[in-house]
Amino acid sequence: MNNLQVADVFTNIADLLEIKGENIYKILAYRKAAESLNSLAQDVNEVWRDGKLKDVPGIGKAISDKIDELLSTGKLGFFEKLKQEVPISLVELLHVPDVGPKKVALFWHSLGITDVAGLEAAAKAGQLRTLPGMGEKSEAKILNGIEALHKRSGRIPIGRAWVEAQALLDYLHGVPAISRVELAGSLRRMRSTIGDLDLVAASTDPAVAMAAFKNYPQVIQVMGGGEAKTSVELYRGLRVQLWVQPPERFGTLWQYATGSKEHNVRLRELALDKGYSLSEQHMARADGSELLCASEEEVYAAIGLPYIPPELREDRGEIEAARSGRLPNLITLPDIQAELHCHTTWSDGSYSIREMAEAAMVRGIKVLAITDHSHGLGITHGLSPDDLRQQKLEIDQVQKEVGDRLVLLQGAEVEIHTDGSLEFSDEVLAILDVVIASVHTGLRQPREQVTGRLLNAVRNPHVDIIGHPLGGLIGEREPADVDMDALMAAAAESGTALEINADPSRLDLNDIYARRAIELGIPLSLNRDAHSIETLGQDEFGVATARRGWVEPRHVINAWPVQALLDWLRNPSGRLNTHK
DNA sequence: GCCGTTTTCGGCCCGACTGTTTTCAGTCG
Repeated sequence: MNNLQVADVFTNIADLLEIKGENIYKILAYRKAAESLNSLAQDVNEVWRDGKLKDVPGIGKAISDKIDELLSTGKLGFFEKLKQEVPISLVELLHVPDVGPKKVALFWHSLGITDVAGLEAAAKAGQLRTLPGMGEKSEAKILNGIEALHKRSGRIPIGRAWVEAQALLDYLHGVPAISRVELAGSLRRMRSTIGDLDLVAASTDPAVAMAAFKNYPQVIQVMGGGEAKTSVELYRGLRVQLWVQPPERFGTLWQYATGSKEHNVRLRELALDKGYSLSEQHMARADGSELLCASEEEVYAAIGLPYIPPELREDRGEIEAARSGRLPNLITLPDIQAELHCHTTWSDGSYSIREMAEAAMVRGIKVLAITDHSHGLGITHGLSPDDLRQQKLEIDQVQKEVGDRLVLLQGAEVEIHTDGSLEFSDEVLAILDVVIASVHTGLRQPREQVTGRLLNAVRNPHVDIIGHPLGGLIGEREPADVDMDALMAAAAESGTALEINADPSRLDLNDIYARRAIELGIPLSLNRDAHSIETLGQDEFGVATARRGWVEPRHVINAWPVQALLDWLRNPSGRLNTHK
């Protein structure tokens, strides 16, 4: 079982216990453990073998014993017994909006409902309205929720959410009653996928602000709304929430709506220690007096903490780091001065080398590596060794034209074949300035096989960077089943860089693995993998992913001074301990 | 069930909104 599968067992346990009516703090403990496993970069099997399970936050004696049983026998008696008591199919009912554990238990006990189809039938038959605490409106709401559940395809990739959010922000910027409006929620924290959009606004006239929000042309349904909070559904099924407070309370509001929930819970605990009750409105003292915060900085300062960047707010150690003055010096977009992975018309790109070079200079890029595909990848009309020699002439010509305004490098994105061999021989690789080795096919191979291919590439001294190491496409294609502990150990040994591919449909490595990589001293390379001049240098989502992984400029070769980067590329043997 | 620069036992965040309620429970974030 992998980390996510073990985490799912505990999430299921928490759901079943909640339907059963167990103590809420026990349930929260299971959820916390599941969350910890989801964000654990190391393979849980390895942590288990090392006897370090209890070092994982939220895992104590009882849960550690359960993981032990799960991993040694593949089953968990406690879970099996629980499923005998509470049907596991009830868990899917929790996904229906406005249906929580209490209602699931009610439907189950009084009507024998155990799945969504049963709930839908009962609602259509008018049976739900007869239950205590239920009425016609609740029944209609549940039918509506089931429909939404069927329609919604879960979380959407950050790239799409970003576009939707910007359009809505533009609209709200034009509302006179709103003096300020900002992104919040998981989009502001820059998670790779987004469930709902969350926005916050400052206004002294919340009723007017909310009315304008509901009048946004894309709104197809108003889910609910007061003067502090309103939620709507846009026409593609995306749900958006807007919170409003007066400007002098904007800081507490923005902090609250940005989350994460786990981060906020920790923050409120710390606030209590300082004698404050923290909410979206204010920090309240015991005597009833209020401290108002117009900015987030004031919120953190009142708790005695430095400002914590949104990307870190996941309760993954940022509170402790802030308390001890050890927050990372996170990488920013302007730090990225080199693009080491892009494509031109020599393979599947849309623009010539000259056009890409010009676009790079416009964007302030100082080093550009042309890395077209090797010919092994049939669909992209990749380059043969002969093509590479021809391409080199063109690169030299363009370099001559641009002079010292831009350093052009010749590289290649070399295919790692399904048998683990590289498309080009070592002799060919040796003439290239930059070698990115990537897997594009055979992503569904068994773990050992696909890992072995990547290890081969990492151990080849000519390979500088492993491109999009896991090969997943967010929301479309699952990543390959790579043994990341083994890959990272090998990369740490050879000093080979792992890529954070900044294409918003990839974001691979993800935040969790990026953080693990820097802990192990592995250099990272952050690249847009641009196929056009429009996307060249658009690294913001990749930078955000890196920031979520606690990455600093010193960890990313693209952020190093030009000469340091060129030295690193030319000298593979001197790559150990590159985090200067 | 987890956790501890006040604690190894007794805590474990806070409020808005809705619908069903004459004062509150459930859900959500």
